Amino acid sequence: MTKLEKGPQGRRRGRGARERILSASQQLFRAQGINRTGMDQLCAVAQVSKRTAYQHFTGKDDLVAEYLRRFDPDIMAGVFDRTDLTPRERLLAAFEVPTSGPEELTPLCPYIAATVEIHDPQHPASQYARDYKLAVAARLAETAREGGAANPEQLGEQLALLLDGASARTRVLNAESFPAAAAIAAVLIDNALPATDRDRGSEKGAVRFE
Amino acid sequence: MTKLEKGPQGRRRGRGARERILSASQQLFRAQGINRTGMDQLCAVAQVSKRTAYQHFTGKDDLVAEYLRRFDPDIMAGVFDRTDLTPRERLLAAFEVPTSGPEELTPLCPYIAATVEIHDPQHPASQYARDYKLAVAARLAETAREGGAANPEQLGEQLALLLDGASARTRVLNAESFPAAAAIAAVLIDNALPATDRDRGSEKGAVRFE
DNA sequence: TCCTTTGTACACCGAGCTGTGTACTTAAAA
DNA sequence: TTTTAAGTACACAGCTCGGTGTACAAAGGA
Repeated sequence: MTKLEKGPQGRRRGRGARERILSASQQLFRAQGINRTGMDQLCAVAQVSKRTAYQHFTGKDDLVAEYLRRFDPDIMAGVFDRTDLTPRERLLAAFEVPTSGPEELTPLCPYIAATVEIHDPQHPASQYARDYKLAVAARLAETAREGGAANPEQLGEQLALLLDGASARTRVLNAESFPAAAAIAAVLIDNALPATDRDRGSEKGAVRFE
Repeated sequence: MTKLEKGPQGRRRGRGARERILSASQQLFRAQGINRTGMDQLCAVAQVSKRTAYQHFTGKDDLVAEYLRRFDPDIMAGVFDRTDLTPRERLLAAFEVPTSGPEELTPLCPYIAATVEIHDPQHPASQYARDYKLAVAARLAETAREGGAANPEQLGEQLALLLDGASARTRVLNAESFPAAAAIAAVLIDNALPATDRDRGSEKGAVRFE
């Protein structure tokens, strides 16, 4: 009991250090931004010693890159995987607010945020951001093709642009912009998809989903 | 000539210190971002002593706010002032790339950049950003009304969203997105404006795009 | 000419940042 | 039980940043 009093005082949190670090990153980078989140604070929230953090990641840049990579695997899963919806409905579902809270705003897309904060197009984070954006557009195009769109790539790119616009504008205006984007999306989709799929038609189509 | 050798060495640049500072801000904040531009570098570029800078602005925050205020007066002048164009053409002109260089990308809207970098919605810069965005939407709505749009406010907000989307996406993808946004805008405008104004229509004024 | 305003040179402070070195402890696999 | 991988506490180096204090110099109107 010599100098042991301070040794295991904040007792061991076990092995999941890396997970805790990444989870704290997600929380803090979103809430405060990347540049305004210091490694000290991050380690405190993750309940991890600074030394441990730098054993798992070569530096903050590395951590940021990993933080972004985390979003990749589930590119808008829960939207594109919903086989119960028609392609048209799936495309529109991408604009539905995550329904987090009643008055809570949709947070700015972390890839846009990272690109602006990092500011270096060569940084891995910026690379991931491009890859992700292209992947989303491709997913949308794929669904558009499934729905029989005349030019699925164009529709995918257009819808992706709407998503980014809604994301950025929600942040700047501090007011939800996704409903407005969804309205535009509906127009574009109805213009691009054949009428047979336009099941939502007021009265003339009226096929409903088969 | 005792200690005078260093006195007037970098000789006086005259009275326009404030202008030089703001002009250097514009250059550096756009090129490097706000957070990555230190006051030392800024003063060096402006050819102004640090002391002088802090006599004109109470702090960096103040400077950032003034930097953004500079854009206000001419809210997209040169677009809305073009009386030679029909309202429809003016709305579309807002999407024309500033034609800076042949291969140069449209820079990210400084208000979006500042909002993301500053991250504090209470910061004057964020306030200005909101004000500016609302002003642009209002201008667009005004022109839409002039063109006889059924719901000018809605069209203005929609076009503003497209502009923001193109701006953000151009930055993230590192590829020009304004033409794609312009294509969407054309659809929305043609849907909203009465056929009489749809002078550009290829034939019969269909709502086609492409 | 004088005098006020504006700008200058430069050292310096304190805070916060990323990242490291060292000596130690613990959990769990072997 | 022994060994090893993972985690810890903490001080500290080194840097950049925003911002200030001081003493001085020049421009320009009166």
